[in-house]
Amino acid sequence: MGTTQLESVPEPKYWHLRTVLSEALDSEFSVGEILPNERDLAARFGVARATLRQALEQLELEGRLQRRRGVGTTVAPPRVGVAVGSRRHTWPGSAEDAWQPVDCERAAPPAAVAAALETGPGEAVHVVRRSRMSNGQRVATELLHIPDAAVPDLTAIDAPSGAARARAVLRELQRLELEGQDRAVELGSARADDAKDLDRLPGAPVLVVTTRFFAGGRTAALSVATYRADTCRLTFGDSPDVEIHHDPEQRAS
Amino acid sequence: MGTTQLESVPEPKYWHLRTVLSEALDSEFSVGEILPNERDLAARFGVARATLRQALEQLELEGRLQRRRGVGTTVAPPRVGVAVGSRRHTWPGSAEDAWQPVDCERAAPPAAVAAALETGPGEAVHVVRRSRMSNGQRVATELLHIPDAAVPDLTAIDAPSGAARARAVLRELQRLELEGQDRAVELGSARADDAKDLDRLPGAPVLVVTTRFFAGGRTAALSVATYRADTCRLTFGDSPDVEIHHDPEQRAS
DNA sequence: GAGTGGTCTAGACCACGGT
DNA sequence: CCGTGGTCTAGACCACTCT
Repeated sequence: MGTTQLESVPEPKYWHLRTVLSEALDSEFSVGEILPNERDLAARFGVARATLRQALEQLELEGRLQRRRGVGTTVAPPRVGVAVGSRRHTWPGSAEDAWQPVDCERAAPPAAVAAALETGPGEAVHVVRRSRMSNGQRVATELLHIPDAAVPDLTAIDAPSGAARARAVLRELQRLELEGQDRAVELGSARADDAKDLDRLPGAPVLVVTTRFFAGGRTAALSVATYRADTCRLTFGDSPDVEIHHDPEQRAS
Repeated sequence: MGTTQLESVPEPKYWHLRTVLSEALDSEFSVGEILPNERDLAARFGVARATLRQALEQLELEGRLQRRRGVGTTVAPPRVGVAVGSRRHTWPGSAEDAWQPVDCERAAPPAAVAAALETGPGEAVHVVRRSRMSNGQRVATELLHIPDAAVPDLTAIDAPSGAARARAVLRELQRLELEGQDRAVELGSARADDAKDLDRLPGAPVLVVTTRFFAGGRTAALSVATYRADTCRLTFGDSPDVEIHHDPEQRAS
């Protein structure tokens, strides 16, 4: 006997730091407050800056912190509840859709999308770009892929491009009877252009929501929506913005 | 004249590396194959090991790679489609629930959970722990919180703890009429014990699915499920395991 | 220009898995 | 035991924002 085992399970420094900082955020800081800069914090805790940054990255991933180059690190507000998919199946663009059309172009989708749409490889489809705001901040961008076969009357549309054409395409889509839809959520990292839209750096964690819309016995549209993972909590079902919790660590007991 | 601007938008090395490696994975490697070790790879690309690791971390986040200490880095299989929430509202444990009860104890939930359950702070509830397998691998762990008020007949149950008691509690729950449910998905990081369950390191990215079950005009149960973000794609709606795509970068065109 | 976070380096040592 | 990925250091420079 003798040595009362301290540190019998030595957790990594950055993980311990994360916990300490997390508790400090709960008790000593309020939303929007600016933290000391990384060099000061690292010195204060007696660790290298890289180690401190590992802890900050964790907290940012959990939506507790927000970091902006040239500005500083601030305490993030609780995640926004963003309603994804009502029970009722509706086409994009109908009723009070939270999305705003940005533009529309024709392009050949990547192989994976083409497969879901059952179009030939390299076959161009309509690609409607939309964005979604919440609390004055852009929280998601979407690419909506629609094969020609799904919207046959599109030749009559005059708007060559832009938001006007996007709206026209969506209008045509709504003439079809929606037979069902399908949804999947996974973790991804923001590509350069999505990152720019979302005011994040490339590689930022995002929640990718893929929705298939069925009509006429085929996939008539496929939506790939990219949500900021740091600021969004995706809600499904009846209540659009329920304040359940803001604790990615689930339980502390 | 003179300097034709190459690298006019110099992207970070690790991001470029990520792209290069990603393409190499597509064309030159097959699932399960072991990559060269980090020191070799770093040398091969002429970068520091830390920089190479940044690229590997990205790819792991996207579900393209799997890294295990003491073993090596392997090419990950496509993400598993995991069905979350059927259209029909059912209690946990009923019918062909994908979850397996592990044990059950009484504990005071964290404040956020207590608030959702409308229990007093510090008030103990039943906590059923369950786990979920897919393809022989544990993909999620769950804590199901049930306040006493929701299952009044529980005094008759003899099993003091363990999976038997967990099943008994679920059975009692199913006697109630389920009035509705509510679901949210957000990004989190695995706590130490969840990480262990999921065979990951603490801090590993997870998808946290919070489900509220309503009965008798109140929240009768609250489930907090933690899915491995690297290996899972959460599917909602009709088709449980649709192969939509495996490309977190969405489109390449 | 001053100050911030973001990238990158070249090393060291540790914890783990398989031999 | 060796080789692997995981952690950590102490520095440097870059890109950005604000004043």
